[in-house]
Amino acid sequence: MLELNFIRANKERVLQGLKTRNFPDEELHIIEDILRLDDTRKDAKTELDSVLAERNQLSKKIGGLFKEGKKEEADAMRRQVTQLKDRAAELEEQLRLTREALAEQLYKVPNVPHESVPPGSTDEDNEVFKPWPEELPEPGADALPHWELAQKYNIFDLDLGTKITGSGFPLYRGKGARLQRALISFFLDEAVKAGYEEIIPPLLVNEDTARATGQLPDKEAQMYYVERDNLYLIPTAEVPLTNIYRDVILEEKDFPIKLTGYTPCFRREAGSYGAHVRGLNRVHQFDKVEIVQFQHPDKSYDTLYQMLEHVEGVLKKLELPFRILRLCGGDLGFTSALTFDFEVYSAAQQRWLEVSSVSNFETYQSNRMKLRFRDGKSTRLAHTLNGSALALARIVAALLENNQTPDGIVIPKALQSYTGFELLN
RNA sequence: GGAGGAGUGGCAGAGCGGUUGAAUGCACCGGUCUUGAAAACCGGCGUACCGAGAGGUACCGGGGGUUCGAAUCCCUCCUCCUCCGCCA
Repeated sequence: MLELNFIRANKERVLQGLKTRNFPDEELHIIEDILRLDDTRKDAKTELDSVLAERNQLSKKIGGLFKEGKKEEADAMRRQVTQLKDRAAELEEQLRLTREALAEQLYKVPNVPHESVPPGSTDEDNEVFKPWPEELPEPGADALPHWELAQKYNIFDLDLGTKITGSGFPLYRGKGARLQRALISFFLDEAVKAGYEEIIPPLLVNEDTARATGQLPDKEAQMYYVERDNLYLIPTAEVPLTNIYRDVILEEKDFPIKLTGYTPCFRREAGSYGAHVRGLNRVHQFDKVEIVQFQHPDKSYDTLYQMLEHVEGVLKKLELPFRILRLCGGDLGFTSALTFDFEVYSAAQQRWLEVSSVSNFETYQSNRMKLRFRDGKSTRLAHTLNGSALALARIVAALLENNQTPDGIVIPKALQSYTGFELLN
């Protein structure tokens, strides 16, 4: 969430940011509401503190009087303190309610978009930041979509997944399973080469963790929930990886911290069904290698562009046609200040498939997480960034479709040492 | 899952219900001394909130309670350790 001091000092910028996001005009008063609640909070806190200070003083005196044996004076003072206690309880309750209301409102305010975020309302307004290559590959006349290729080569099976679990849980087999494992290893190796520390995190997380990265309460419906143990299946490795640094105070010399992790990701994604979610285009369980960085506020945008370059490099090694989009205000994630999406072109479907999303959250996540660093005598919130490098299922879809030949699927050179075969047939 | 023990500052480790935000040691930072270093000595050394400041308030695993007053007493939850059971 946004920092109160930031809102107070940059009210116009925050309002402008909300407009960029197409936040409804009639709800813009939320900013004023928040500042007013904060004033109320401060007043209550000030008064409560003075009441408590008085109580503490009297209590000390009472202690002294008892030692001196002045019991009557002490008793009189005790009655006085009892009154103060009632007042303190009232103020505490008021403070608690104000804080709750404040937090509730604050949760409704999205991050302030970076100045480079283009205006717009839907994904059609996203800016093509970088096309690559200039020319799109022409699909062969008889090009098959990946779900048909899957049947042809017996590499994954959605019906079996449905039998075992339910729709949207693919089962990979044979060379398909091997391809999956190869991609994971390849992505992890690339990230480690780029200086990221490899992490294997837990796949279930508790409530505090889900709240810190903003899955709760914003995206509760997106997560699978294990009620008996009050745990959530992670929708992305971002959740456990980022939470490693929850409630941590770093030193400036610790920056940048670079983590990577492979995990399965679980998403309920209740909603749309149809042709564009066929096959691996959208599933409830998929594999992903995530990269996460924690950085000094002055350097986080350099870091963001480095992360873009990393993802770009990996896609080029896979020889997949892709483009980078700068998300417009309307498409930008709630917690992000600036996001670039990577889309690979799926020749047979003649569609772009999103395979990565790289974002700078600035202090939005770190404020919830209390991730700080020492800045002179005080502390400051660090910046958090993350990106997919990369999400498997759609990469597989594009790879199968783009590389199909009459003899089989051609495996990109960079991947061959991982798959152990050059042709999937 | 059952029985017992424990959770205090970066670490170690004190703490009769009252002047303890918390002894002491180590680590760390600054200084004196030294050609330099070590040693020794002196000083500093948690976080958050309120306050222009002085200063105040809160926090001793989390939450609740008793009390004029709780790190210290009670309840509850969590975590860790030991033993038993089960187990990849």
